[in-house]
Amino acid sequence: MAEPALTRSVEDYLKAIFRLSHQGGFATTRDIAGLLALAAPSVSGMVKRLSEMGLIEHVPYRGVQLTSQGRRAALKMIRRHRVLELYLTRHLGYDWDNVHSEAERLEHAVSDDLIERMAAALGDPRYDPHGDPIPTATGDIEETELVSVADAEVGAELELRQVGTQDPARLRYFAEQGLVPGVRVSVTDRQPFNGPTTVYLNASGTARIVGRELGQLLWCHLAVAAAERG
Amino acid sequence: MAEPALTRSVEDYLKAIFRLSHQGGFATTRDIAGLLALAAPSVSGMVKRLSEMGLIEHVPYRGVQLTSQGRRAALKMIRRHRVLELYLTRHLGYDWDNVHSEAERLEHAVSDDLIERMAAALGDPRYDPHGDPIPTATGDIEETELVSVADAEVGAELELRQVGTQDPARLRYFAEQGLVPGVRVSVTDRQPFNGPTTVYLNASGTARIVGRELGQLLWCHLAVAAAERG
DNA sequence: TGATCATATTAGTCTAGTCTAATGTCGATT
DNA sequence: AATCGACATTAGACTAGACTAATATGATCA
Repeated sequence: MAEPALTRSVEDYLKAIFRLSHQGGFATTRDIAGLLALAAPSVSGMVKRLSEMGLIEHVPYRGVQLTSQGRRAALKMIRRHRVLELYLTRHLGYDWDNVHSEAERLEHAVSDDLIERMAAALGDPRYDPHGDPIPTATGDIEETELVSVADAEVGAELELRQVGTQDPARLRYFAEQGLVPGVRVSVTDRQPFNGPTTVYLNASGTARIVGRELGQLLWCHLAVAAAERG
Repeated sequence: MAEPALTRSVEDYLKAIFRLSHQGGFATTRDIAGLLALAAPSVSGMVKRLSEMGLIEHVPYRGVQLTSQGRRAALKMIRRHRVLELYLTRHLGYDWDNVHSEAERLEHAVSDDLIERMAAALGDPRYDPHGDPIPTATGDIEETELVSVADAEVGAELELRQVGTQDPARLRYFAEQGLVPGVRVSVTDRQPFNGPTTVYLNASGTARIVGRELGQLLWCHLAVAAAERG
């Protein structure tokens, strides 16, 4: 039961795969590569290693899924990240929009002990500064309900989790627009009378205008509701 | 002035070389290898890279010295380490004998910004929990002239400043004995032929007998020399 | 002076992780 | 059913950093 120490790279891959595998689906090589900003063959290579380690299941040319061991490791990283973000904002004066990169580096270096001390100092919190649920130390995470881009409040921060169509033309279009699972967007505007929604892609710093029909296909996790923002 | 990002390994080598080259001497391949628990040829290889990077000067078969750039980088790591140790003990309930390994990992992952926030939260401290001076953000470090308990004159008044080991067993023992940084002691006796030293703890009014090996780890600031006493 | 021995260095191998270029696979379109 | 294009994989090279085995250096002592 002694979990072997994972490298930083491995931890990052597991987190990415977790984010990309919306309920029972496969995370593809291409999407993992996109999320981690790596070349596709690098991902193929790592996928081989991860599946030999028993952290993922790989179906060639289809994609990968986390095993229970991989999922446990991914949730542990997510707990670390979110506890760190909350600690840094509450105790060290970070803002919710600049904690991410600090936590991203620290999550690979902290011990379980330190994370539990931080969590205790925070009163065993359930949500991070972005409103995302914090997995428990035992690896349980609150299931969050999804909202479509077409219905999300203006001002909300969303993380795209699931695309509700199999139509290749639409899927291709979403991919071209950078609207792929894992991406974080802010809802900046919506035209009245069921009009289009404008979202801002946090990573690329660009905006997209999404009509109602397509917006209803983009199911997102609500990271921060409009009302909660400072 | 944009310092390139250094790898964890490089940072560890620089710290080790700093520790081994007090007062202008050379740090040898063997000693670096010993301190970092690496094989000597690994050190030879890294020495070559470090000197190409301009971080050290290498005199073949003699050893290495830090350049000013290398020294600056080393002091930055030492500042990080000591601020982290102090923060973890003051704010997260760590003991002075178990912070070391946590700080050792974190020091490579924290940003300058985070360290300065921690330092500010601590009131810009000058000493870490072991009594070691913390370099300033600009890279200055207090030069202290220290004497070990094993070598101090009988009759001297000392203030314990640094404990020259990271070994948890020894650190714990010292803590049990009340021999922790900041404590003031008087040297009341020493047995001949490198025998043990007897010190009197001014605060608790008790005596301790310290063998030569451990006494050489207890570095003290000389408060009052024997000759100066009334 | 020269032999000996500790230490340093070179030579060569290994692993993890990255990359580019070349090749396979598979589903969609004709 | 054939083809085309997107995606995945393999092949092969590179880097940092470690290792072991072999060799070089230089200090010490007879």
